[in-house]
Amino acid sequence: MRETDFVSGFARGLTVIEAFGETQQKLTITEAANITGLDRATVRRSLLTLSQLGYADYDGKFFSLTPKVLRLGHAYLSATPLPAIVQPYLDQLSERAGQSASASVLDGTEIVYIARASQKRVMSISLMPGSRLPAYCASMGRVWLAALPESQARDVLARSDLKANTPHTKTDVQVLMAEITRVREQGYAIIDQELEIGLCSIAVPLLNDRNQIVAALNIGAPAAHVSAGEMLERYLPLLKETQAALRIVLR
Amino acid sequence: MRETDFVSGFARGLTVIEAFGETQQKLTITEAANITGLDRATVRRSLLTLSQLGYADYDGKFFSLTPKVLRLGHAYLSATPLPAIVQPYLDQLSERAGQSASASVLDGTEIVYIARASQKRVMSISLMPGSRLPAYCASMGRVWLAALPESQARDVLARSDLKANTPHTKTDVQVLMAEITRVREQGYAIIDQELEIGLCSIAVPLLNDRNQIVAALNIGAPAAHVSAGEMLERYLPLLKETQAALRIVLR
DNA sequence: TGACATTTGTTCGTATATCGCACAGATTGA
DNA sequence: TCAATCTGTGCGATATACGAACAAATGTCA
Repeated sequence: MRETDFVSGFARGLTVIEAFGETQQKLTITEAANITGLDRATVRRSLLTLSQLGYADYDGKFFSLTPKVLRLGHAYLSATPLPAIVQPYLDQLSERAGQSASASVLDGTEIVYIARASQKRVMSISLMPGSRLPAYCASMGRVWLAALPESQARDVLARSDLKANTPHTKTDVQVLMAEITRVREQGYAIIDQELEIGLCSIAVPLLNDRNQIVAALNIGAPAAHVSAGEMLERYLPLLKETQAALRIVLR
Repeated sequence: MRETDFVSGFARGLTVIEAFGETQQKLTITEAANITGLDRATVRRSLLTLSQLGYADYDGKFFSLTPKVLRLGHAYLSATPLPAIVQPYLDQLSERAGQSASASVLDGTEIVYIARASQKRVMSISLMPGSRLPAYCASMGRVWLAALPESQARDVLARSDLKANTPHTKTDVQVLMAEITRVREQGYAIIDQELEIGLCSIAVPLLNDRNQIVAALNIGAPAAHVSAGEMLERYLPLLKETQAALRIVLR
């Protein structure tokens, strides 16, 4: 690919959009310039462009994104059949288990929720399609890492910020790699309060008819109601059933 | 604003992203050029830029979006406090009603889901944050239109493609404006199978402490289980309660 | 309050990057 | 095999980014 096959103005604009996610709702030109590392004049042009297209509002001082930017993410969700295919299975799974069920894909060091059926609130943060969690400490993340070649899994861990969210969080690369190997062998991953105190989850990979992983599927439950051991007994059969049903449907 | 304050390369790139939503998962350069109306060379540069940044995959023939584009929509969802604030209330509402509950904002002629708590599947299509429905035939859309000045509501209807999704769909502007006036007076909107056969829904506006509308809130239910009249009795009190609780919290 | 310092937003000139067109090579399908 | 369609490239005209300078707003301190 030649150098002129890259539209830097476009790339800069996308960087500006993402600058909003990391901090507050409203950004001034200078704030956006600091976050993105771009020149103030350049950021100003991008923001005014967003504003003129209706992706942002501008009150003369602050810029804020409008719901129209959801069209961009929606372009992915509606263009990719996966979320629409998986959603009804998640709804059924969630209802049978009486707990939240979700599906996610891997993007860099993070898993991204592509569909979700929620029962009562269990986590402190709100998850929805597009939400992200670090792969190393999420059950669906472990499943994805187990599906990668070992060197790539190690690479993801190396690029991750391995911090202990709770006293239970595994942060040592050796320990994590051993855990990932176990997940690969047993075909599921269980997380016991590594992400948040009080939250357990169990995940399996979603495979297509060629045994390639296309997503991860999980059930999350409050640790107060269900121990990690009970998760396995109660929910693994349901997850396996859903996994088998979807394997036939996918591609 | 001067003409040079507009980055057309950025605007063109955003158009290219949205081109994916309207059709299939994969687009060739020529297809994307036809959908967007842009020059092939321009579209090609945009797509290669997306690919280089990790927002798209390219197999030499087809481009497809990656989950990374969800970061863009997520920039809005996480930058705007509204979805996170509303979500727990939706969860509770959905659980008490035993039906799906959602919140949305208006974007042009469409409502955009910003948060949702789903119970069992009732609609044929899958709704999630970022999903869109035409305002004129959705309960939350009617609530938003009722909150606008009459001239603006009429303008939205004029720009809408008023088609009859079902035999019950209201498509006449006079009839719709009369309905919108009624919604404004009674403070809620009921849709009886105008969007899809078998689906009823009831919506109320979410107001902040200055009585400005910030979102619409609804409960959807299968018509087979709940008649339109029962919707009112059963769910309006719940919606009103949630509305009142959120009025204090918002802004 | 007033004077000064600092930060922020905007404009300008110029070097550079991008656009759209036209053409050539590659691929597809009849 | 040929025609039709698609993809990639070179080029001149045009648009954009950068850095600096300026103007306006904001903050600070006596």
